[in-house]
Amino acid sequence: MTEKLKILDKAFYNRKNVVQVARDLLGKILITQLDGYRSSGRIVETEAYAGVEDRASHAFGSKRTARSEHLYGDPGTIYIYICYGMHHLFNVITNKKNIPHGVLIRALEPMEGVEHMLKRTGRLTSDFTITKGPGNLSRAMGMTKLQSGGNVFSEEIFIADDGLRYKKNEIIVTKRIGVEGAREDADLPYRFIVKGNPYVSAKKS
DNA sequence: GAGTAGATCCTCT
DNA sequence: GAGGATCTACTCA
Repeated sequence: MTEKLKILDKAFYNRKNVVQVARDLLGKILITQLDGYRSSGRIVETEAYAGVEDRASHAFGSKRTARSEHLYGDPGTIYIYICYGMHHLFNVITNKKNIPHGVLIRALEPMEGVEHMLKRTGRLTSDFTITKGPGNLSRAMGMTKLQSGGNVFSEEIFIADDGLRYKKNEIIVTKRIGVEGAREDADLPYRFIVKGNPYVSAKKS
């Protein structure tokens, strides 16, 4: 599965429209080389977080804290934080430095290194849940907050393009998940999923 | 199958 | 001291 991989450059992330970047990330390949193992997967679900104007974002209202500091980094910066005490959520920063836009990667379709994902997650067999949901995919790829503050142009973690493009009718736009507390912004159509992909996280229980 | 609670800990108030 | 960009397992129907 190692076709011609082109690593996405800074210009890809350095765009004003974080929603557009989130959409463009669908079909790209996230590769990690951590613990000496290489794992990769195709991105099939993303969410955009539009910075200071977005109630669901940690940077809403220009809030700037030690935790959200990485949100304000250069385009391509990695922002990982722990949610509910046990889940690591993986974000890529977009737009210019000091503009806290980010894209949350919510689901991957595993490609390489599935056996290492299984080992990391303590599973015996691979199924559709191994990289479904932001908490699961971070664990499967071996990403922790140790990687937060790095960038997606490094040896350890990077995102590449193998030329695959989803057509417009293969992508579904919905509102985001798990951000009910964001009030009216919870209804924004900032979530992108690949139609019919079994690794996409479930709608809502 | 749907709904609910518990796990678990870092961060901000 | 409360709560969170979640996930899983268990209950009940």
